[in-house]
Amino acid sequence: MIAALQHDGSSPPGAAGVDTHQASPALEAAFDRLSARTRRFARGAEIFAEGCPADKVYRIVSGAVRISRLLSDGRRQVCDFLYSGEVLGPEAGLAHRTTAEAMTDTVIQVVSRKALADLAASDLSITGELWRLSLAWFNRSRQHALLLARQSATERLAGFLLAQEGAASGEIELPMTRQDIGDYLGLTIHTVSRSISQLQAEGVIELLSQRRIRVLQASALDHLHG
Amino acid sequence: MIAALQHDGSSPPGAAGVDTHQASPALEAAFDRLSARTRRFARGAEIFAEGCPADKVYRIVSGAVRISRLLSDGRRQVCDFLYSGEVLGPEAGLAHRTTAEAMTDTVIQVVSRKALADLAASDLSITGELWRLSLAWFNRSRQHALLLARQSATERLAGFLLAQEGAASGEIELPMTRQDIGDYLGLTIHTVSRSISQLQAEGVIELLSQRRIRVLQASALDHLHG
DNA sequence: CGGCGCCTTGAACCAAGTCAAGCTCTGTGG
DNA sequence: CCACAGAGCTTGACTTGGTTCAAGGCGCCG
Repeated sequence: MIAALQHDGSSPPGAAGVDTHQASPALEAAFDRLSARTRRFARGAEIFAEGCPADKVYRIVSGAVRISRLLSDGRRQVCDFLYSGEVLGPEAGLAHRTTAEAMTDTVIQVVSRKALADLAASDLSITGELWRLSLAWFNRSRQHALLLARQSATERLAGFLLAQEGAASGEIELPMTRQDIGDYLGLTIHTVSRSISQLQAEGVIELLSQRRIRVLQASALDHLHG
Repeated sequence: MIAALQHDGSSPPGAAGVDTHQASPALEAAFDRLSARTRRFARGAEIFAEGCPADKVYRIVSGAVRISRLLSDGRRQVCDFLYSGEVLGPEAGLAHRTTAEAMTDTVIQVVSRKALADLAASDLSITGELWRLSLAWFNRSRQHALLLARQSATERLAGFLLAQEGAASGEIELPMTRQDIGDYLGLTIHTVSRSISQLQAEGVIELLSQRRIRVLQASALDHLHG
C-alpha cells in the first residue's frame, strides 16, 4: 500500500509530512545503499540548469539551494528555497524546467535517477516516499502561489517570513539576498527593503544583521499575512 | 517500473503528458472497473469543501470545475479550473485544502480513494498514473505561480488566455465569471475587464460574447505574456 | 416587462515601480 | 591594522498602473 493514497491517517513509520521535501529515513538509507556521490558546490555555483536532462536525484547534506526560472523578458522568477535534508529531482520531468544554484557553500549527495527507479520498483516504501515528495512540491508550489496572490507587499513579506524556519517567535537566518526574496515574492528589491524597514519601525521584527531577523511579534506577522 | 521516475523517454503506451490532469485510458478503465458512481452537480454546487476528508477521487465526465481557497481576509483565491476528462482527488492529503465547485452543470464519476489504492497496490500502471497526476498538479501550480508573478495585469491575462483550450488562433469559451478570472490572477474584476477591453481595442482579441473570445493575434498574446 | 447578476467604464487615490544617490558590510591587499 | 573596492542594502523623490469608489449598461429569466 502506498501511503500517499491513504486517507485513514495510518501513516507508515517514519513518514514525513506532506509539506516538506525532507527525506524520510527510508529514502536517506536508499542514498547510502546506492553509494551516492558527494559533491561540493561553492556559493553561487550551478547544480543543474534549466533544460538539461533530469537524470539525477539530489539530497542536500548542508547548505542552501535556490530554485529559479528565467523568464523571457529577462527577469528571473525564484520558485523555491531548499535546505539541509531536502531532496530535489523526483519532481522534474525528463528535462529540468528550473535552475538550481547554491546560495551558500553546499554539500549534496547525488544518485542516478535510474538507480533510484530500480530500487523503487522492488521497494514500495521508496515508491511511496518519492510520490510523497512530489506532493510536497505541489503543496509548496501552491503555497507560493497563494503568497504571490497577496495584494500588498507587506502581506507577502510577512507570509514569507512566517514560512521560514524559526519564525515562531524565534530568529530567522536568511541565506538569500534581498534580490532573491524580491524575485520570489514578485517584488522589486526596493520594495522588499522598504517593507522590512517598515516592519522593523513598527516593532514587529528586529534586524540583528542584514541577514538575521528576530521576530518580536509573530502574532502581528500572522495578522498581516491574513 | 513507474513511468514518472523514468528519464529516458520510454513512456508506457497511453501515458498522458506531465501537464494535464487528463485521465489515461488505464485510469479511465479503472473508474469503470470500480463501478464508479455518477453524480450530477448543478451550476454553483459544491463538490467538496475545504477541510473535509479527502476520501474520494473524481473524474469529470462533462462540465467545468473551479478549485479555490478561502483566505482569512475574506478574499477567495482561485487555484485552478478543470474540465472534462480531468481527475481530482489524488493530489489531496488527508483533508481537502481547497473547495471544488461546479461552474456549469457538471457530471462527475466518483470512486472511493481506498478502492483505487487497493487497485494501485496490485497494478503498478495505476500507481504510476496517479503519481503522474500529482506531478501534473505540481506543474500546473507552478505555472500558476509564474502567472501571478507577472507584474502587469495585461501580461497575466494574456498568459491566462493562452493557457485556455483553443487559444492558438482559435476561439476560447470561458465558463468562469470575470470575478473567477480576477481571483485566479490576483486582480480585481475591474482590472480584468479593463484589460480585456484593452486587448480588444488593440485588435488582439475579439469578444464574440462576454464569455466567448476569438483570438485574432496569438503572436501578440505570446509577446505580451513574455 | 421588471429585476437581478454580471460586466463595463470613469475619476480619484495610493502603493509599488523607477530613477538616483548614498550607506553598510565584507573581504583583500598594502 | 587600516585603506580600499565592490557587492549588497537602504532611502528619497517622482511616476505609473491597479485598486477603490461610484455609476451605468447588458442580458437573461421569471
